[in-house]
This record gives sequence, structure tokens and C-alpha cells, in this order.
Amino acid sequence: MDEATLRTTRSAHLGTGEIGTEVRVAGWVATRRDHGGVIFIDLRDASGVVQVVINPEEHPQIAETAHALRDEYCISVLGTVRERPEGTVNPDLPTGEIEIGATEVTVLSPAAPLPFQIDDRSEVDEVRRLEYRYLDLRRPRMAANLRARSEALHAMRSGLAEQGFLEVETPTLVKSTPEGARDFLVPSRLRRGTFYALPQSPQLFKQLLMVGGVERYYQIARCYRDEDFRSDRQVEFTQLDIEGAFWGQDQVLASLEPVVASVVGALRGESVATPFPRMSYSEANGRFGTDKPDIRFGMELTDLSDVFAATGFKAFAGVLKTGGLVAGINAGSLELSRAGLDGLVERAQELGAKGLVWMVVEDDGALRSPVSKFLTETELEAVRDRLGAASGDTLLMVADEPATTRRILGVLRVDLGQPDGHEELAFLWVTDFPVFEVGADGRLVPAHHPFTAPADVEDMEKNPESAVSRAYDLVLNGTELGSGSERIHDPETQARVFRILGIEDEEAEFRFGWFMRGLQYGTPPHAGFAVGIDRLIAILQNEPNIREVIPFPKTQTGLDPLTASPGPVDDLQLEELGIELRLEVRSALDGEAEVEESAE
RNA sequence: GGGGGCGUGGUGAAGUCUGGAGUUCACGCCGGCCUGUCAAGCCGGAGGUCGCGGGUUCAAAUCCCGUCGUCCCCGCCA
Repeated sequence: MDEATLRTTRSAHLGTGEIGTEVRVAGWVATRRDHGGVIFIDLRDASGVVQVVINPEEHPQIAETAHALRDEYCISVLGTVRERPEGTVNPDLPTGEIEIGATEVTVLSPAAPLPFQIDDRSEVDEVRRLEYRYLDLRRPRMAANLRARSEALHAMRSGLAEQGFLEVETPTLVKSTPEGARDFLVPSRLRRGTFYALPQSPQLFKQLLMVGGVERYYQIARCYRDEDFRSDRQVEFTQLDIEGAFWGQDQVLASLEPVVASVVGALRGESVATPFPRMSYSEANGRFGTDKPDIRFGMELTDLSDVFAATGFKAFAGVLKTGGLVAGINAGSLELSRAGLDGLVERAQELGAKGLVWMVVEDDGALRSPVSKFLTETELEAVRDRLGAASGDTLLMVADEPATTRRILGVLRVDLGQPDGHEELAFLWVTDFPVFEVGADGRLVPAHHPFTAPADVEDMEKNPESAVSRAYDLVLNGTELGSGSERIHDPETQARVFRILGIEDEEAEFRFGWFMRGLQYGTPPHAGFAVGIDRLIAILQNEPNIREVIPFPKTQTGLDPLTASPGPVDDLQLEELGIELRLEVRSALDGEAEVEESAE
């Protein structure tokens, strides 16, 4: 088979310039309009669509073939490019001024009746789309997203190559370091009883590349985290991973900004102002109640603690007495029913609030609220004033521990105020993250990861809970696109961080000894970042979830409907690995198989 | 681990609240007619155990219980 025997040009490359020339095109039957006599075929290939005309009077030998064509048949057509007759030009089609008068039609492959139509006009159940992903990829939406993804990767690679970055591949079978997310494990056959893990990120390898004298590294890296799915989370995802030696935060941000901007340019044809604005972690939390603020809209948090300093309203007074925070947002004109307002209260409770105070501003300025009767006129007036209340506005207040108050109002703010699409792009660097957070069990956990450099080592040991790090996030429209930091480059500081985290020297040696040894050999100060590519492209393509920009994604329960993966394996395979399934697991699998058999 | 939405011919939806014959709409599929359409048009036809299991009832797509799948959210995601 030679391409020249199947086609000599691409559909979308044809125009009035080719009129009179004989061409051969190949592709898929997008639509077929059979008039009994003349038959029109819209032939689609990767470049676009061109109209093929079959006239049985001129070429009776191909009429039968053409009549039998069905949607999505793969065909090759020989014919002559000609101007369309007057009045039949299609201005909606890039090739709409011309058509191909067919002299020969060859069916390369017929297509079975389709499970869904190859167009964007109807929403098809996503599992069905994934089961037939190869057909889904022919639809304009997915074809455009695949193309966009490719262009984004290309823009990243060329932008980083220009800056002298070296693309280095790190392994995807690595040592399990049970920190943070759950690892995917891969059993070793040659060393039975031991396991590789799939990498959660190339973090330690890229740091060792800095030790290895690779001064500027990047990789388009596949990463794996065995945690529950979300619309912006798959267990397997792709990040743009970079690291630079002799760098600090400013060099990292300055290197990434033009790369991200060129991706936006490639996908949207618009320019993004650089440098991106920056905001500290504490400012972001104070103003927006989150470390990933969507700054496309206001509705900022207002501290009302002083207003209620001497309040008789017990719910607020109690919280304030124990160092809590009373804050509010003005959600604007929501026009919610009582049930709608109750829904907000439920949402707040779902997020962990003890309660939510709502107030609706009446036409006369009065505040309609279940708690109005507990508040003085002075307090109500101050609330109106501080929140800039206008007639019809809904005001929401939360009283709790400061972090809880901010977090809940931050989520409600996004629920109620966030713009629907992503027409506008608001990039933001959030800087000066804390080194540690207090985990659920009361122990300190890294706010980013344990290799993040503290701003001040002495301060970190004295006040670990409030210590600031050299870590930063990139945020786009309220979505965290990625994070990075200046890294710890001396082994002693690294050991001190591990100790604060409760990882004793012996354990640190067992888990990270291989890495810490590397730090002993003249490690340059270094810093880096990782950008979530799936999220970035999804937002730029205005897609509601990252599955739309991943060629073969998984469902929320980790199933790939196309391959029915994950699936059971042979006993022989398990035996080679020295693995035996627990009885209840095995019988659950057998039960499933029986159910499937009896269904047939 | 928890909360919620959804599941109806091949596809998308309506019907479910308020039980009464598998009813309807659009697309697709099959056949016929049709020589300038471009989401072609016209005529005809086929196609569904209403996700699955159980219960209530004279009667269940509809009410109840359970279960499976899926999506969204909380937890989780160094």
C-alpha cells in the first residue's frame, strides 16, 4: 500500500486554485445526500471536509457503489476539482467554493451501524463515548481537543528548548515512598515479594538531575496517584515538570510565564499579560478564603469580628471569645426562596460549618434574617455598611475558627459568584505557602512536600506551625494548575524537616537515604515547578472536565470502558509474582464472573 | 467511607411527583421515491424485559427496599 494510490491531497487543502486538476482524496463519509440521481458525499479527513459529487449519467459505473455508501465508510475518491455551479456555493464550508466531480469511488473499509452519531449536536452518554472512544475522537469536539493538546505540548517543548532546557525522561517504575497520596504498586517478578511504585511525580529524580549537572530540566511527565477521581482529577495525569539549578522563585516564574502564555496563544490566539499577578498565601486566604482564588470576580470576604465584639448573639459571641472569626460576603442579588437559602445552609454544613447566617436586604433596607432579632440596630447597620449592602442583596456570615470561617465562605463565594465558562483568563501566582499544615491527626504534614525549602530554617524549628516556605502555586480561574518551590539543597536541613514531620533519621535513611546521599555531593541551590497539563488544556478549551482533553480517560471508579480495564489476571501470572488473592477477594471475582455468564 | 442527580428502542429527550395497554418527539437504521444538496426532502417499515433483583397492588417505567453503573460534591488528593 502506498499513500499515493489512496490520496494525493488533503480535503481542506483544496480551493479555487486547484480547479481543473485531477486529485485523489481519502477519508470518511461524513454525510451522504442521495437524490436518486446525483449523490453528494461530504468527505472528511483530518484536515477538514470537501464535497464529492457523483453523477450517474456521467459515470454510471460508480453510481451503485456510491448509492451503497453509509456514514463513516472509509473511502478513496478520484475526481476533478471544479467550481460549484452558481447558487450552490456553501459559505459555511472552507472548501465551499469547489467540489470534486468523482470518476472513481473505492470503498477501503465499510463501517458497521454507529453506536452514536459523529457530530457535536447531541450529548451522548459518556460511558458509551469511552467504550467507542475511537469513534468519539472523530467528532469535532474531541478532534479539536486532541489537536489542541498536541499544539500545547509543542508550544511547551519549543518554549523550553528556546530557554536551554534539557528534556530528560525519568523512570516510571520507582521506589514506593508512602507519603502523601496512595501509590500504585507494581509487583516485581525477578525480586518476588518486592514492589515498584508508579511515580506520583518525578520530584526526587529531577532534584538529583540538578545534582547531576543538568542545570535546566523539563519533562512532559505521566504521574500516578491512587486517590478518588474528580472532574479535574484522574489517577493517571500529565504534568509539565521543570527544575532549574541556581534558581529561586523569580527565575522559575519568569521561565514558566512565557511558556504558559505561548500555550494560551497557540490554543486561543490571544495574548496573556505577563508577568502574572502575585498574591501571598495569607492574603489569598484572607480576601478569598482559599489558596486558589478565582480573581475574575469580587465578593471578597469581610472580617466582621469587631462589629460583634460585644454582641449579645450567643453563636457569634462564643466563637469570638475563643479566638474565632466572624466574617461575611455579599453574594449580591440571588433572589433565593426560603428553600434556596436553606440549601446554602446545608451546603455550609456539608463543608463543616456549624451554621450559616443569611440576611436578605429588603427594599426599605431592613435585614430579613432568622437572627435579626438577636442583633442590635447598631450591629445591623454596621453589617450593611461593611458589606456594602444594597436592596435585594443576600449577605452570608460564618462564625468559626478562622481557617474554617474563611474556607467555608471561600467555597460559597465560588458556588455563588464564579462565572460559568472560561472566556476570561485570570492567572495568579500564590506565594509564601506555609511549610507545614496540621493534619487530621494533629500531626504536622508538609503543606507542599517535604523537600520544600523553608524561608528561614531557624524560624521553622521555633515556630513550625507558622513557618513560611519558598513554595508557590499557579492558579487559573480558581483552579490550581500546579505548584513548585525552592528546594532544600543541603542534607542537614532536609534531615531537620523530616524530624519535624516525625520521620526519624533511621526511617528517613530507609526511605530517602538514596536521595539524601545525593544531596551531599555539591548540590546547587535549585527550584522548580510542575504544571497540570490536563487541567490547563481543559480550561483553555472551555471543557468542564479533564476527561474531555485526555484521549483515553477512566471513569470515576477507575474503569476504562474501552478495554474493560482493570481486569483479572491468570493464576499463572500471579504465581510467577508470588501473589495469592485472599479468599474473599477471589470469591467476589468469581461471583462477578458468574453473574456475567448467567446474564448471557 | 459519606451525600446527591441520572439510568426509558442504536442515540438524545418527554412520561415517573398524582400507578391503568410500551405512549410521544427528534436523530439514526432498513426499504421505496427523488438530478444541486450541504443536519437534503417525501413516503413506508423495523427496533424497547423502561439498568438489575425483590416487595406493595387487581394493575408498576411510575410507589417501597436492595443492588449495579455513571456523573457531581464532601472526605481523600506530600
